[in-house]
Amino acid sequence: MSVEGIRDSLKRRGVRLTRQRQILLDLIDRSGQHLDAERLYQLAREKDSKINRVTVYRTLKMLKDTGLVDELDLMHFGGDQHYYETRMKQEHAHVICLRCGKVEEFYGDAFQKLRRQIENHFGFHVLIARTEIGGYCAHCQVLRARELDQAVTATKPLEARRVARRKT
Amino acid sequence: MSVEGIRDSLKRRGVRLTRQRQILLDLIDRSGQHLDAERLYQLAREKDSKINRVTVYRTLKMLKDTGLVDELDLMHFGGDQHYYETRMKQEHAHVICLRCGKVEEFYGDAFQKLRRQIENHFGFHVLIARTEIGGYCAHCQVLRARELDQAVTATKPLEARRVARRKT
DNA sequence: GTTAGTGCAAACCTTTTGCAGCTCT
DNA sequence: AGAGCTGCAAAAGGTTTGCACTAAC
Repeated sequence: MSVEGIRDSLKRRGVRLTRQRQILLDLIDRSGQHLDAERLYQLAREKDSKINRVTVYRTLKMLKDTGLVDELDLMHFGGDQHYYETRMKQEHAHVICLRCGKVEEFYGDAFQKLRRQIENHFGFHVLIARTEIGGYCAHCQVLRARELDQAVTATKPLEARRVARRKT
Repeated sequence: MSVEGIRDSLKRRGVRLTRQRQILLDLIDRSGQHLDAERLYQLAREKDSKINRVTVYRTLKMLKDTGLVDELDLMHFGGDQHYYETRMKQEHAHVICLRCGKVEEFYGDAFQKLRRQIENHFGFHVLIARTEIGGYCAHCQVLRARELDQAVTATKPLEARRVARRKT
């Protein structure tokens, strides 16, 4: 959803569009990244040095509770904070590299299907769905293999090392 | 994975099976529920009143890092703690009712497929996948409709009330 | 002019860390 | 015997709350 969409939605509900909220909405929407509360706070301070961290938390909570943004964990790669993104029409998975932290988004028809299956199977009414996938990106697979190899080389006795090398 | 499987796996790695860890492993495996650290700590204390909360956290971290248990958020329904379950061969989604907190597990072929798609699409190596779904269970949909209706009846002026009733 | 929203300080909850002492193998 | 674990205390990290003041509508 665009900032304008969110703004409209909030106005309709009689939620006040304060200066602080405008700043935060712009940041969430523009960045295109997945920001956490602290990062958002730092960015917001550049535009309004008086803004308070608590206001950031309160705004995020409000946006989440009104269903305008989605909250992500990103496999807790960066710690236990939450990340936020404006709610998309299309569901997608977040694919995160557990070595470099890069996040990719994956869209597919699997999500709609899964939703339908669950609604049918349990008579459940789905409101939010979150799929997060952790592993190694193409780039880091190579680097990691190298790291592991070095670790082995550094630790193992000479005979084992010679055997291990044969593969290369 | 069964407790025995976990025990074997730990032994093979030279990890010590202390009294405390035995207790915790049994609890995680037996309960069949999704326990968080605090709950696990409380249950463990019934078997060993001297066990420390920190030991629970350390054990969970170890089991998670060695890939023997999975960590869940369950949509943060109960707060920001994590929940744990022994790692299953089969992937599944956790479906949680945002009103009563009941958790269902949903198995399907969609997960394997998604995994393959992501591996092919990004050249990504998937290690962990987590799908969490929030909404209302069949039972709570009814209760919630009732609640909303009552809220409207209590708030709206008489004329609006009369109009709203017509649907019933 | 009201009432929702903000800032500040302080609390809260979950999890981690440092260190001395205990225990499993 | 000695590395690996535990318990205790304390700190860290992320988020929420109470309250008096401010500003959006």
